[in-house]
Amino acid sequence: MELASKYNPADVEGKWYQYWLDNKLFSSKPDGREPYTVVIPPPNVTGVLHMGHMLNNTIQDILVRRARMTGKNACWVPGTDHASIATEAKVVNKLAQEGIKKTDLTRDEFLKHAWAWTEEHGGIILKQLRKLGASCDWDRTAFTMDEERSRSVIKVFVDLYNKGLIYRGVRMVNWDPKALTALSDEEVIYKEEHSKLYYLKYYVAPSGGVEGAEYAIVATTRPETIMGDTAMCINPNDPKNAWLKGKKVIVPLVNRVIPVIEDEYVDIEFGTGCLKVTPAHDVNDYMLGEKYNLPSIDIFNDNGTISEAAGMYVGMDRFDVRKQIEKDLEAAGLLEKVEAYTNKVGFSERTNVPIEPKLSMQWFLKMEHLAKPALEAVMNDDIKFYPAKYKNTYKYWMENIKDWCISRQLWWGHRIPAYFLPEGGYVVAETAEEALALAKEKTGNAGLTMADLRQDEDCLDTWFSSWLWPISLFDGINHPGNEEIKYYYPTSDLVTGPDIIFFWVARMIMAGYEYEGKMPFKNVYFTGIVRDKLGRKMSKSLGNSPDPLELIAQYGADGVRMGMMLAAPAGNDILFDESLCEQGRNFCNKIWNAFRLVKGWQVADTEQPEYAAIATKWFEALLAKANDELKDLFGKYRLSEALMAVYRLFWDEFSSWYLELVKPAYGEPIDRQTYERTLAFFEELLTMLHPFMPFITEELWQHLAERRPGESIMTAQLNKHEGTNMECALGEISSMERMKEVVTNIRNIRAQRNISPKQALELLVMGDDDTIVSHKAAVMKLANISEVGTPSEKPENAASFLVGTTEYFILLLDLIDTEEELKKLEADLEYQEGFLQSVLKKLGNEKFVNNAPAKVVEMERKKQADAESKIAALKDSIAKLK
RNA sequence: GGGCGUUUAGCUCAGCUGGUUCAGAGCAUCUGCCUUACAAGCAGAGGGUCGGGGGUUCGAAUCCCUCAACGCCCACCA
Repeated sequence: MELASKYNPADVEGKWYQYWLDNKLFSSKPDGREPYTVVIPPPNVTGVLHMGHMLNNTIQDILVRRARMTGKNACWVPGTDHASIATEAKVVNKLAQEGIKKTDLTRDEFLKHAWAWTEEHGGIILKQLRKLGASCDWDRTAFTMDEERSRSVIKVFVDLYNKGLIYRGVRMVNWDPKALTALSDEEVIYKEEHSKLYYLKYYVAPSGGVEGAEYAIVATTRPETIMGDTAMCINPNDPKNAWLKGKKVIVPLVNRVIPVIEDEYVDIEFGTGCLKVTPAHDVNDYMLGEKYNLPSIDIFNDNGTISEAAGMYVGMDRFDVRKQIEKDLEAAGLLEKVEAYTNKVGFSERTNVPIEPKLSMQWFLKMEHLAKPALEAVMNDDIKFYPAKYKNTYKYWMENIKDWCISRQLWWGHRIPAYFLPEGGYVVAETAEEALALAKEKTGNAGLTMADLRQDEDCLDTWFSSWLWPISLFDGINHPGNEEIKYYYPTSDLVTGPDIIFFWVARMIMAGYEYEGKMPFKNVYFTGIVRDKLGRKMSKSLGNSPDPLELIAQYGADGVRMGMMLAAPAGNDILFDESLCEQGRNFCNKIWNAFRLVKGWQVADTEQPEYAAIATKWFEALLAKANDELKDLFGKYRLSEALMAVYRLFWDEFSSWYLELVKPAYGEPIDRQTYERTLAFFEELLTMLHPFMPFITEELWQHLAERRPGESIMTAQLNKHEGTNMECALGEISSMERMKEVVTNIRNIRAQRNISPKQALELLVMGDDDTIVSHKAAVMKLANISEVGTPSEKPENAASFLVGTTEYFILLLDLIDTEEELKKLEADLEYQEGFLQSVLKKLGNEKFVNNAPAKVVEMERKKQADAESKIAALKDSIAKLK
């Protein structure tokens, strides 16, 4: 077989993915094995793959693939989210481009368009995940609005309603004037804005604002809301405004007379200490309105324009009014001054327009009851967070949880199963038929028909479906206790971003305890945000977000996966740079070429050379150690460190040391024993790498030996090294480390003196380290040493170095530069003497000797002895040279 | 305004309960090599006193205090 000197991912990735699919290797069914379950954080159904998905899904795939290789029945369930508000916005935009207004359509017509859009664009993102190598059980692909999931959502709504946890009422909610819907608190993002603080004159009634009359000044950031003012509020403890007590004032421009009320809520220090109260348009003002029974004037239409109720500026946009009213106030002499001011403004997470606090009728879910077990589970580590710092964030939110506004004035989503009765009131039921039955019962009117009932127009918050995801994917709501839910639930690991800890993670935990009585997952791995190398968030507008598919085309999926993982410690943001993919691609090449080397060898039934025996024994030990390390790192979800460990194992240890050691001379065959050990090592390295780099490892695993059809590295099991004596193994590794040090020193001598690696040298050893004896063959091969001697006296004309306390000499004869050697030795001597001084100082300190543990003192004594013997050796060598 | 986190080589990060696996890794850099597995490579080398200051201790990157910078989350000061 001829192999190119470069690995070409395009040749193998598609082939093996299809092979995995054809052989149903991703598929999982309940069986006797221990389950390992992951549910995908469902991407928006019409979404397109971005770097965040790449990171998130690479991590999931690594965990899932590793689980498969450790004997578990791994099941990764994919799916998409209908993303109510985001998708509806996309459909509305698309229709607008075709000249169709949403308001001109009926609900059914609109939904037809939405479904058509979903069919057309839906699931693209899941196809893209296949390019990445994601080993999802595609047969299980779900959608939050498919039949099973929809039934689950409705069932849960009805259940919570019947439990008295869902209620309907008029409340101050966050209103999105663009999407025309209420939002939950979590969907509002507060941003700092440079705005203005307007100081408005409120004349005391009945003066009417004539020259010389008294007035109060109110500072506000929202002068356009004065049409909704129904009171002015001062702090009763504020002496400077005490004169206003009991008075009435006149709203500027509007000329409405409003009372001055007193409440300690008002901050005396802010502005003038006078607050205008607009109960319909501010959460706090709303509270004041309730408390003092103030009228409420809603001056805004749903889309943020001024309503009839305002009586002026009707139909104008809220921000245009702000500009206009500033001019009008100014002209009327009612504007005292304007100051620059920085405040926080809430924006809609989806449409990015400033939200408007608005009184409206909505559905709410009481959270207190649900939060209690969910908080406990995380605080006592039944559910573990990685990194654990997010426990704090979670705790604070859970302890201050507010009721969840679950209704949205949207069509794309699960319609609220509440049915209004002709004579008022409503019933809640899973189906229209059941609703009718309930209605008849409730009203006592047996003549009611379906046509008499009117279903609530609103649909549910998207998260009201996704919070059931780990349960609904296994149909645990519709068929409690079914075989699948019993086997796969609770799931094992959840991999997601900290930005949806409240939206999704917390709520899934609540739903899990409420509906399964158990946690939904055992571990939560929070990924970081993918940023560019300058630390900026990736965004379309900055154009700094690479297209994942192009990256895959350029570097191969394995290269990209590795690039991402190298930079992705749990919970830290990752600063992504394409050069990381390059590193990944280079690594693929390294693996590829190591394979070319091994596969190119001729095998002969000859005796195993000593150097090869040393190498195989050592590498066996190293694999056992690496296996332990990986287990430990995976247990802590330190995936980038785990990858780095395998990377170095393969590149440095296997390629640079092991293969160089066992490699036969050019044109010579390799002995069978070494060859077979080497293939076994290679295979084991591939299994260790496979979770990170699925494609190249499959390709080479298949080439490494005759495989039967359907066999795959995916289901190969990791070597557990159960029979290994780790103590012996570590001893083996450490003597090899000393051997490497000897070789490196010799190579260094060659490099400094420009001695060709081809020129064989003679090595002399003086000391008691027996490494050189046991590893002689290895040193001779790697450092091109012709002979190893053990002289009784130090040689002349030699370059020397120390490893431990053993001295090594390379005979240089005429190549020696005495001056250079002396310099080197003297520098070494100086260092050793300084080191000895510091050790002696420590040992001379009575407090240290008395207080430090015996082991530590002993260690210092050993250091002293070593340093002394090194110094003696160095002095001796220097004398010889002189 | 609260809370959390970060600050260690040019860059990205490891260093858990204080003491030779404590100053590390990868990348980048420099030097020499196209040595028939790999120049997307090989061999070798240099580089930080651990954000500043103070303290505890025989001993601190590691514990405490303080200051500073940066980041994140939460909060109804208009």
